[in-house]
Amino acid sequence: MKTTESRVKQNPEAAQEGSYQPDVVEAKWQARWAERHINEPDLDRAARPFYNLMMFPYPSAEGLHVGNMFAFTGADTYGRFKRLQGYDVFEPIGYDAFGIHSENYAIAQGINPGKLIPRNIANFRRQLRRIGGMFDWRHELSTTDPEYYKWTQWIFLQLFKAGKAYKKAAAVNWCPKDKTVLANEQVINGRCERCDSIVEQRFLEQWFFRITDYADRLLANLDDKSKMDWSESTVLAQRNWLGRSEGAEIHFPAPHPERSEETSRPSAGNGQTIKVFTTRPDTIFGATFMVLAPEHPLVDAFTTQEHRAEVDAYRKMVAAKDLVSRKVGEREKTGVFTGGFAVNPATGQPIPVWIADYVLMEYGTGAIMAVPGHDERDFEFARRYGLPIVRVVADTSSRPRPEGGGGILPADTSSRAQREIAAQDVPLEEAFTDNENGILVHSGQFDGLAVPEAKRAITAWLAERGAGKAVVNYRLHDWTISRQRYWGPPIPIIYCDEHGAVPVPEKDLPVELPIIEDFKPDDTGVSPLARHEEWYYVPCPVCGKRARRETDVSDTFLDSAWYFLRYPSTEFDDRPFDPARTRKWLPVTSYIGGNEHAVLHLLYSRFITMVLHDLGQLDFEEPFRKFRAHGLIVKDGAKMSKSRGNVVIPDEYIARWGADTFRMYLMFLGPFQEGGDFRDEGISGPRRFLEKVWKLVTETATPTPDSRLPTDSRLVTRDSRLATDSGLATRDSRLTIKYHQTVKRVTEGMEQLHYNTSIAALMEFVNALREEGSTNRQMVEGLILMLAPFAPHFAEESWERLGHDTSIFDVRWPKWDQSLVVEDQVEVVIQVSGKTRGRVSVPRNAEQGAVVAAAQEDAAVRRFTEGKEVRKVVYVPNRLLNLVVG
RNA sequence: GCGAACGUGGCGGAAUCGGCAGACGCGCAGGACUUAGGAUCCUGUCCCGAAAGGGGUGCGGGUUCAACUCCCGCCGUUCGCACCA
Repeated sequence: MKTTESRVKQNPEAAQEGSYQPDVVEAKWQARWAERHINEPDLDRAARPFYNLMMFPYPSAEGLHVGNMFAFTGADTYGRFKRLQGYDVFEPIGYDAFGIHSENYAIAQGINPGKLIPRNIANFRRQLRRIGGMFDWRHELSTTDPEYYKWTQWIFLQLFKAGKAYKKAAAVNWCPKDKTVLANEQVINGRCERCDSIVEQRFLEQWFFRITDYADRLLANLDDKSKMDWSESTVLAQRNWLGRSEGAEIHFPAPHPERSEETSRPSAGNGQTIKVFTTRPDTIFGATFMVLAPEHPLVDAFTTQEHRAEVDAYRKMVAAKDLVSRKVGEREKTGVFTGGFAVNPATGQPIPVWIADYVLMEYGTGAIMAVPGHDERDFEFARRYGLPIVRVVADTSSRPRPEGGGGILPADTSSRAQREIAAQDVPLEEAFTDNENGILVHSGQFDGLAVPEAKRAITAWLAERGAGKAVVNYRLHDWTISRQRYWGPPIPIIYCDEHGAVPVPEKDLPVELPIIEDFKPDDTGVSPLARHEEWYYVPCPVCGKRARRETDVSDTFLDSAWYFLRYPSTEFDDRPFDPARTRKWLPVTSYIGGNEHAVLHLLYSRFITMVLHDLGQLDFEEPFRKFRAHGLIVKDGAKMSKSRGNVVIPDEYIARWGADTFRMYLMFLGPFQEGGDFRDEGISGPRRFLEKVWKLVTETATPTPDSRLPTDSRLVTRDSRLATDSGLATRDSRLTIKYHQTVKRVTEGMEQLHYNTSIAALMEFVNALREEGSTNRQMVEGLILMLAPFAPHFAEESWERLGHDTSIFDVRWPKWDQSLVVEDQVEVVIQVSGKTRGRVSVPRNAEQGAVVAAAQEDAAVRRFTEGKEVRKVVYVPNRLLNLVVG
């Protein structure tokens, strides 16, 4: 073999008989896996299907980075472990290749992304093979393939037909210099990431999915362990994102014109009613003004003639701010008075209506009742503009002020509420926002009620009078899927002057994205696709007259919200997912991915799955039975970044150390779910370990007079009786116990993704074998099996050298015998008054008396107990004895 | 600001139904083999101390026979969310 020769010449060491040459071994087994279809389960007939999914990568020009390698190796290790446990593991891979990153890179290169992506994918594929992933390459997919996005468009149509897709105007980030729409991630501190100009907002018609219709189910399922076994932190992130809050919608009508004090002027409001959402209906008596979001549709109705100019100027100013800086930028609250009033339904008093940008159109109703006494933001605003601040909740969490001073009420007040007022009815220095401890004051008939009761009572009272109702509000809002961009699947809609928005007939899918040269966005705010008339103008599917295509493409998150449904069915071109295949393989058995996708990607995938379930397309509503987030890799204690120059290029390490060593190092450097610190020096550890095992295998494969070969090793391992084989159980008890302990520790570590401790256990076992000079075949074979998920090529080669002719992945994972995990003699720690003074070796489960007697034999122990009375004895069998002396 | 996770040798990290702190690995030190060693093997390696012993898991308290682990209060790091009414 040519590679072997050149390798030998370069490296004299390799010429030594039987030395470990990772590159040769790895190339051999990668070729053999492909030839023998080792990683391709029978998707139709698999007896124990296990769908092992990992988040597919975005194929960047730089190639897979260490973080990807870490994630994929961890997921692959789990899949290989499950395979060894006898599951039919399906481990597919694909590419999330649409989106702004690819598009921007293509713009920078001046080459259409459609031409660049295949190159990147080819590079990714090479890297994924090189690292030794157990991928089923028959089912590889790319979201940019028309055969794939045809079905992405199909999903859009299903939602459209089900009334779950709709169009409305919404704000987008707009760079006035580049004259283009920017994605949120392209806006840095309110500025365009490329030209640094201040970003503005523009309103464009966009497509939305009604994910809010599913908010309650998306939330409820999070608690359903039968459907979802997810890491707690991910569940929490989803829960926070959904942001359920209970409260009330309350109506504040414009004052009746006849009753308006100054009838000469038209009363602003025009009979309109402002609806607000609040979680604190109990504080309504303290609502002294109202605030509308500047974009609120009722602003014009409430604005009077003399405030018109000021209001318009303010709204213009806000529109010029981009979405990001409005939220995170200067927090100073500004606003203007509209001149209009609305009636507080509790007090019957008209209160002024303001507009301010601290009220957001996208949350609640886009309008609030401002209660400055009990909300920090309203308090700040009221202070700034001199609006009245009223206390309507008295603080009962702390004692009243000792002097009881400052009260303005008569001294003969008797109720508790009034006593509280007497103590506290002084100007508030800050908002009192305690949600639980407090009783109502200055609130008419509700005075004296505790806050939680008052919430219910006031909501009910308002509802009775038609002025409000209890509602549940979610922070989640509908999913904007429109992107005014080129590199994505065109949204399959045609606009006809007569028939409006018409869905593209399913038989006409895909609506192919044309390969065009000028794909840069322009100042129209419309996708570049609009410039291509031959594509843009199409006959209306209903009447055949000239109509126009939708030019927005869909969000990349839509591509990735269903890819796991496609994998098992990639060979079917007449359906997105085959029912039988889907029934067999889904929901996904195990999903591993990054925390950065803990919210959006997972939520959108759940949503799409739920909609398809409701449409009768799927018989499950949660797509991922088990989800675990992996950790982050840092380099020498710092986050990797180009600017720091500490980015690890995996290819270099793999070339130098081999894929198996690199895999083992990644899995060893920290708990998989927490990540770890990548240090170059550390890699030599796993490499030295593999070298040691290599020697052990070589010695075992070449029997010396000392090593005992079982009559038929294959029979023993294949029927998985390895662990309890009599030869193994009786011979060399110290090692046998160590072996069973190792199997237990490794197996349990694998299941919990504590790969670092599993590897440590394997290292300990190898050290023990070497200390004993043992080449016990069954133990060595068990060791190689347990090593296989981490170092698959190495394990295959070792397995072959041990005389086997099948793939090691068709053998079963070793089992441990619980009776052989525990030793007959145990060491018990002897403490005197809690301090360790000695240890004794006693039979397992020894009686307390026997241990005490043994302890008294110990000179060090005696020195501390001599002449003292033992007041108390604490005995933990097999662990510890504590003699407490007086 | 809110939420979550975390804080252990020179370094990565073990050990949390409370029970020998520092497994395993890196690094370092000494030794063996060697023409040589950035290979390999052996020994040692939390701190103070010659030893006996003492101290030690971010800091300060508490519960307990016993605390890295539980409780209270701080400090710090990281990651999410960020005017959510």
